[in-house]
Amino acid sequence: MQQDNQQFFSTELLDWYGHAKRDLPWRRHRDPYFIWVSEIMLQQTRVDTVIPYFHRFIEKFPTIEALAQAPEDEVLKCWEGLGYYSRARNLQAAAKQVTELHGGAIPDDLNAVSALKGVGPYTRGSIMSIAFNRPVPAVDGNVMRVLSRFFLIEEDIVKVSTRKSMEVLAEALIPEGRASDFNQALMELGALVCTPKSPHCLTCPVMQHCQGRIAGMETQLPVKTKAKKPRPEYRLAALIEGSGAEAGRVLVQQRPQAGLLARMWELPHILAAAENPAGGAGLADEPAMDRLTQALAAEGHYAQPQGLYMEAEHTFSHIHWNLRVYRFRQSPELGALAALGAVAESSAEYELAASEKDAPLKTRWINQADMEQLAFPNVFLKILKQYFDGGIPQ
DNA sequence: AATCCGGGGCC
DNA sequence: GGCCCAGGATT
Repeated sequence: MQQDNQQFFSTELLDWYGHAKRDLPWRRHRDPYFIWVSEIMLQQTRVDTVIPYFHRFIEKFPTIEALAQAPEDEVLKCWEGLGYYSRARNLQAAAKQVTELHGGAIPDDLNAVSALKGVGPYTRGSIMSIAFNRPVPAVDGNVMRVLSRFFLIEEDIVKVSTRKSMEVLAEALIPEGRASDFNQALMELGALVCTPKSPHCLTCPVMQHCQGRIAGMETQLPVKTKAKKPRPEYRLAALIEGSGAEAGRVLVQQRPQAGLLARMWELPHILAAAENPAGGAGLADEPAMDRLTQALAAEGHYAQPQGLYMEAEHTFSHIHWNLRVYRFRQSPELGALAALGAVAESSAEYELAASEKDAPLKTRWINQADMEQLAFPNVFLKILKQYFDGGIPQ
């Protein structure tokens, strides 16, 4: 029974994939390096988003060796806007592993591939199967959705135990010698037909024996506990315009080695309030600029506030930033006064956001051309582009 | 097992 | 403008 169902599923799916598969850049070659890069980019990210990044990345780093030898800044810049930046750093670290341990070629070996930085159970399976046609399951969110529905599995896909049992099932489904096409077919079905909200059952190649559809439960599967909402944070950022030798430039800083947006560049900012709008959204401009001025001075940046420039928001998986950006003018005079002790030392009650753990951050005065060399999270990139385009924020 | 890591698309 | 989607590392 179940055996027949599995046989049907695998055969029909493979047949469907033969004519329905999309023409994707990384499917045009058999180069394991291309497969690997695409699979890392595709983690938590849609195909349409990845395609332009993939082209740029391969053009800039055509081989594993080129990637291994590149300056990390350039790798990060190439990843700018794609998110989850540890993927980029791990990818380059793994390229060095491959260069040093495997002579520059991705090994056709499950354990060796597993040992690469940034490669977990899913990516290990996708590389082994797609690049080397080895019968290793590659279970991602798409695959869990498809299997949940077809086999009417009501286990919570958020649980690790569920993913593991899905891997056992997915491995059993791989037809002899067809691991590469079959695993891709499974994911392709999830992406094109067995979609999250309104699956296209009428055009599905396996709908006749889909247990979820037969039970009328296709839209209730997979069972998945909801993620928590991101916690709000209210932040005050400084857009400091240089004067004198720094005229035409603005001050940016580089974030610490680890943690949120590691080693990305940003405008200096402070946490005004977590969770509490009274200290954030409800804070008037004057006290906000005051706090910011003091926090900047504590880091040796002397500037005078000019007023509110714009507001911005940025959502991470677990934090929602409400950002108010104030315009400042660099003031060497204030710095000179501070050196004479004429300006009170800041109590440093409000530290610059990213300097909470590490040594003083690297800072730079940049113009528009510099901006295009450094990697910024989208929210700061938008603010800077707006500024350098000379635009008045909306 | 729970938390930390971005960003974009859909309604 | 809220809601949904989707792997690996770390602890």
